[in-house]
Amino acid sequence: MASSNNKRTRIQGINRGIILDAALEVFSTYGFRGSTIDQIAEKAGMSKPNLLYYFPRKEDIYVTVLENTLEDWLTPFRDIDPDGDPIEELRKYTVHKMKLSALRPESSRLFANEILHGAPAIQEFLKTNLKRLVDEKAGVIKLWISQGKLAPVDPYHLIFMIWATTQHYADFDVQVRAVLPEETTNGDFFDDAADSILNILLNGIRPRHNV
Amino acid sequence: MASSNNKRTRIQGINRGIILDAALEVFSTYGFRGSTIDQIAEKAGMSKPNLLYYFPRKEDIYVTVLENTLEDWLTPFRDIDPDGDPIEELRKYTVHKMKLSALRPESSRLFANEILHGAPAIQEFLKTNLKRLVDEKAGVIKLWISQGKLAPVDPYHLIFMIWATTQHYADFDVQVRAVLPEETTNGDFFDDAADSILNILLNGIRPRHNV
DNA sequence: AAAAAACTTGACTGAATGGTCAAAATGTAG
DNA sequence: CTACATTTTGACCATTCAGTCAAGTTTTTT
Repeated sequence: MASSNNKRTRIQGINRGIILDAALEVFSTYGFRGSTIDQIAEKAGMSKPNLLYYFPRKEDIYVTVLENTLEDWLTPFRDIDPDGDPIEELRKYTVHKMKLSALRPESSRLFANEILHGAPAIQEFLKTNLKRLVDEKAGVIKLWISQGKLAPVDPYHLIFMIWATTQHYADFDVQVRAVLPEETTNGDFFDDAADSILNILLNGIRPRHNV
Repeated sequence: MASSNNKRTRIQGINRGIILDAALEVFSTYGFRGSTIDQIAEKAGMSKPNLLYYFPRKEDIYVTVLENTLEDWLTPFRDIDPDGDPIEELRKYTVHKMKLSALRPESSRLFANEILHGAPAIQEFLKTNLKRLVDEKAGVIKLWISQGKLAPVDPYHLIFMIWATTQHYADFDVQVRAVLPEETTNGDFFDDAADSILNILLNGIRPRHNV
């Protein structure tokens, strides 16, 4: 389990980490309103007032967990390298995001839930930080297109398509598993999924020399 | 507003419809736990006990609304025609789903929320009805591929990709609008989005005669 | 136009839950 | 080892909210 600390004492560092790990699990499963402080406290192995000693309000826990997840989610996007080979960079990014969906579905779900309900806690972040970053990467994609290294596609919608598809496997996991043939949901299922969608996606954006 | 009725008296038909319309709005915005019966009753313009006269428990309202939405969501999928042109059929389906995302984002969000939280109310439906339907359509796509009318792609993941991408525009609307350049989120925004993703998707699955 | 059936609601109730508080327990610094 | 700061918790409080109930109002039936 990932932990995060940054504050004062030794005990505070430990306990904040424990609380945030527990909170991620609970919030991502039941949503903000659907989760109770008692639930988180129990999962964290401490009393409710003790938990409230570290995070005075339920919302404080939620916002902190959310901020932590946001970083996981953005790092691979930042890593898209303008100087790399376009197809290879987008392949790497997609694979990375699929890995995250497999490894940390809770983060993805927490985030999805927040957006789904209108992003009350992070709307500002979306409009400033995220927008800035997306604009930047859209610019990179546009450049690649103008260099003939990518088919002429809308960069923003391409980005959305990658986000939507990769996160689908974390957020809609229950549905995916309910629908997919039994034998395909084992072991390297996420790798297979990544291959399949890359097969479609990359052929969809490869420069079109024919016709 | 869409209404549904099927029960006894005239008044019951009317009021159940009003309640379900109100409930869809409330549930899709705040989720099941986040919504209160009072909220729904107020939006429906009646007292809480009156509402409970029609639907004895909160869950009854929720399940009914969910069942209704499920149909909207499946109809265009059923309509994919095995005898049509594959590219054209999948184009039509994708456009149809994008239209639904634009017109009835609440339905999409209600559904997304349900799945996100583990589909407590419709897991059985997913494993039986939905699975059956998806298997059938996957079979159609496989046939198309074997006839050389489509590139060899995994039919299940292709379906997921279309679902994920189209629903993204309803479910993640806040994020999409926060990130997209101001001038592109007006008027025929959803049409533009549909064009963009079809541009990528259809080229990704068109039979590959070159190389 | 009665009588019966269907509908509506104000006033409750009980359980769940976010948050407080004061006192006890534990850890830490000198 | 002692004084001080930090951490921990049982008991509590106030609010919210799903659901009840009994008494009234309206609609339908005859």
